[in-house]
Amino acid sequence: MYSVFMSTPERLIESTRELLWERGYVGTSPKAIQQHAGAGQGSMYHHFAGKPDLALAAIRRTAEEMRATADAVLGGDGSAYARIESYLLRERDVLKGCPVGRLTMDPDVIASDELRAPVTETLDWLRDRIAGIVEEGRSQGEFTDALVPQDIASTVVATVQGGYVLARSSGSPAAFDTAVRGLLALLAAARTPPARS
Amino acid sequence: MYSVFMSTPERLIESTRELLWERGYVGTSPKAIQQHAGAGQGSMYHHFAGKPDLALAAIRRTAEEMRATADAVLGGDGSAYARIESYLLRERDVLKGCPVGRLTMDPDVIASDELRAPVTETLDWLRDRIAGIVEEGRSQGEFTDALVPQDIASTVVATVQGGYVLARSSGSPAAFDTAVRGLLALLAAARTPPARS
DNA sequence: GTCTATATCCCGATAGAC
DNA sequence: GTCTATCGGGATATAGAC
Repeated sequence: MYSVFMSTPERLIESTRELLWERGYVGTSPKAIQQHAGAGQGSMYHHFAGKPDLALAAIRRTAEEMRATADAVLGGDGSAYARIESYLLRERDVLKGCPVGRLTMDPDVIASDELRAPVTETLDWLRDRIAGIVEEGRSQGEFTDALVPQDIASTVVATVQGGYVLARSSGSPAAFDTAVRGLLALLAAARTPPARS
Repeated sequence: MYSVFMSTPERLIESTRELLWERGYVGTSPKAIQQHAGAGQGSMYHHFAGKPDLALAAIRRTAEEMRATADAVLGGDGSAYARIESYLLRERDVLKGCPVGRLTMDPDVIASDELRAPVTETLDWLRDRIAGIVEEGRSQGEFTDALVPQDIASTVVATVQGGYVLARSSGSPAAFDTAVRGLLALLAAARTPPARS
């Protein structure tokens, strides 16, 4: 399943990431992880204390990767609107859902402060990052002063997370795109008339 | 757990609804349902073919209830904006998430056409219902013609679904409210200047 | 580090007595 | 309609050999 040059702990973490994404924490068993990683029972428990420990390593890595990806897009060139647009239109595995956001629906993740922490931190970071861009756009006169950066940023993040829900419900990525199109139209309407990019 | 006047099948369905809401399909076992309902093993399998059969009855009822609740709010008085605002601000058990939307993150629900159908139908119905209101607002000159009803309606539904994600991530209903506030500000900006309610 | 064996419990269901 | 018994398998480890 993985390159022979990848160490056993590494294969275990990567396997856990994929299974958490596909089936969630509750739906992922140690046995399934071992089979996916091509590792034995004893091997897994030698490197990790148990399922929660391994899941924590996997979730942390997924969270970090998501922050890096988002930061690269949001830190690009262009107006505030353009950068938010880039983020909203970036390529996504829409039907698989958000590997971080989906964990909020996992009762065992939410019940554990340790497992939930990377999720909270990542979504908070993303919202603040976008809020900063909205604030920039506002001070440049691109957006109306009426917009509250934190509120708009929350709406942007929520639309993406909810877009995944609509896509998975309908079985088509188009539902995600439709929600994003609506948000972009609303954001465009909130731009001040003079300055267009 | 329930009134003695509720029949066993009824208690089983209601218990399943609550457990599906709290723990999802994968995280809900027949045994847990039986204990919650105060019913025995044999009793459950007498009234229902198995876990999927019982879950289907529970999901259908939850979906129907959600449509009725939403329809009551969306069919109220006032401008298009006012009715969408009422929907967005209606009371919710925010930290528990959406009992319908959360099912889209359940791999076994998505894998089953029968179990997924009520979810798809409900979210589609909701989007169309809201799109009709946006269309009304547009033809009344309340909203810019630039708004595409289906797109805006998808954004509204997505913001709500994503709002649940943000709330559960942060452990506070306030995150939901923030996203809604942002959306309402954007919708307000898309209203045509002359007609205000 | 990795393997197999073992343990205890739960899962989802069936069978048949009452 | 409800109960208990039973089933084959999986969940989540621990123990100890190699």
